[in-house]
Amino acid sequence: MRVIDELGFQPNFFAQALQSSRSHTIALVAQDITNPFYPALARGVQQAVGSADYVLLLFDAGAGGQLMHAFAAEVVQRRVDGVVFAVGDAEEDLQTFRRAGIPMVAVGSRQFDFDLDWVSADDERLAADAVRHLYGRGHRRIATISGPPGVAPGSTRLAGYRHGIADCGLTPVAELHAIGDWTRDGGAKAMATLLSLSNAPTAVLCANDLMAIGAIDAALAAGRRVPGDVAIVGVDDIDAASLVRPALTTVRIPAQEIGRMAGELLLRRLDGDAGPQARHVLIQHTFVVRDSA
Amino acid sequence: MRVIDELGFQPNFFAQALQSSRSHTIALVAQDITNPFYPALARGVQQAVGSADYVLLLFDAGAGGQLMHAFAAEVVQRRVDGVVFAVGDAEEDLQTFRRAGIPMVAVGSRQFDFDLDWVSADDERLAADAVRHLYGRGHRRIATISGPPGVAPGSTRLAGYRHGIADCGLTPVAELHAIGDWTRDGGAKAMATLLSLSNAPTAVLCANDLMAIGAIDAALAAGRRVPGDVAIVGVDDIDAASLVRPALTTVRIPAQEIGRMAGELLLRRLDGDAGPQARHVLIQHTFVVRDSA
DNA sequence: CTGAAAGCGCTTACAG
DNA sequence: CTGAAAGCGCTTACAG
Repeated sequence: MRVIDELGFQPNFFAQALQSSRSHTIALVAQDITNPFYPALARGVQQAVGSADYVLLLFDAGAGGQLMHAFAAEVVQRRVDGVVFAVGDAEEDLQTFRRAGIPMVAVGSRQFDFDLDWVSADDERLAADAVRHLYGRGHRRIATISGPPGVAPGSTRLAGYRHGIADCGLTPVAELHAIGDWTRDGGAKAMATLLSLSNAPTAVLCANDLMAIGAIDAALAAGRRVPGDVAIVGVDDIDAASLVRPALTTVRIPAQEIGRMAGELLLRRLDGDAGPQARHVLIQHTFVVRDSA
Repeated sequence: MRVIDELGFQPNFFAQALQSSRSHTIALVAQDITNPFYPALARGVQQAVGSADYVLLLFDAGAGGQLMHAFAAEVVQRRVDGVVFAVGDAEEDLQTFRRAGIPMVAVGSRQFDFDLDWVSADDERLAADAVRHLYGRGHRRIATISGPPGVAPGSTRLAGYRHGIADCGLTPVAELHAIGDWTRDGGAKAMATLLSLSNAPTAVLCANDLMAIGAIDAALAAGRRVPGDVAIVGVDDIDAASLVRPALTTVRIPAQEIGRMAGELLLRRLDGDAGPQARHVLIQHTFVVRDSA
């Protein structure tokens, strides 16, 4: 032991990995690392798996092109111990991991033809909660600006909006649903449509913060006060939400917690005490009341 | 070959690594992955080293506590092929890598007692450029809100501001230098001081965007128009810069390019065609003209 | 309880 | 040019 200390001996990591077929390495495959959701997710995963001495191999699929396929092959080839998969539209690559028998946990609500652990925000409930908040503030004409039809998590949030409307005893009005494209401009355009209605809404739930910021732009440009004439709520709580004027009221998606939970589920699979059944965990959001609603 | 295909044989990664003592893995040690600079940096590094089949092991030092020391040990123990080190105040850990003989490249301007490849924004020049831009727009009383004294990169930007003032043939005025703390609030307070001068500045260069946004707050709160009464320039080009009103004119720090260059320098070291001397690379910024100046 | 051997799956150098 | 052997540095199972 003294000699180990004196010579600074360290066991050869590769030899250990070869012998045990374990590298204490987790691949984190992220949709787009420049979207602030993913760094927060990464931190959460690192916190969870780091305590058990696992380290993260980062794959940023957003860097472009057909990287995702190459990544899937690389992940398999490197024989990582597990994968946290946070790419929305790559079911095919999920199958690659599955065939290779690599333990994995998916992030984001999705449907599979096979059972798989996954962790997600409670997209349906958070939208319903936002509607109830607006109702509680006295609003009765509550509109929504959704994402493109049929794509998660926008579709799930739209369903939640509808549940919220029903829960509050309001009658659904088709024209109070405008469609955006997740961008600031798209939100502004959708808002312009809503404001041009003969009976314009007094509150708007936007499916993300960027569209909500665009909606504020459009409302102010149309001479409406926010929240005096129209209240506006977003979803995400990006940095800019607290920087725009009026500061955006929004639903915070706890990316770091989602990451932590994904890491914990994966650890349990790796330790073998997970059970054969997949687990689906919904992480609760928090409502952040600022000035826009 | 046919059999390889049929059985889906893949060489064992650990055995290859053991044999060659090469794992085609680069450690990226980042100060704080939730600061948007670092994800962009990570993408750049991935782009550079990915083309040579290297993969990134991510260490997010910002996750808290005394993680940095544990990370340094982990990086050494895992025998990564190289390190991109993007933590500002951890010279001690740099020494750890150096002693272990791991090739590395540092990000951010710094001083060492030993030679080391590093890549950084040209902090001095970008501040001087901003001053010249303001001078070109007719401003003659140009103030600056700096970071805390003596800390990079704030000190470097302050030096650049002073050079810019001299280059334009203006006389330096001590009271036109206010000190902030990199936050929005700190920027607002510093701005309030500047505006209370008997001879207030007509333009202010803030050492980062957050302080610039705070400066806009303070200017508007004091009843000044931006840029009509005071022009304001930031540094960084964070997302919020284009979202605030008036949209912030700023100097964009190209984090992704810095990452790409760091990756390329590291690859050259790994390939052995780097030469014994360290190289220092300054990456050029771009000036983003929006509405605030 | 201690110590030598076998084997993890490659790659490289050497013999046939 | 092809094929068997040695060795990378561990860990595990076995013999003494």
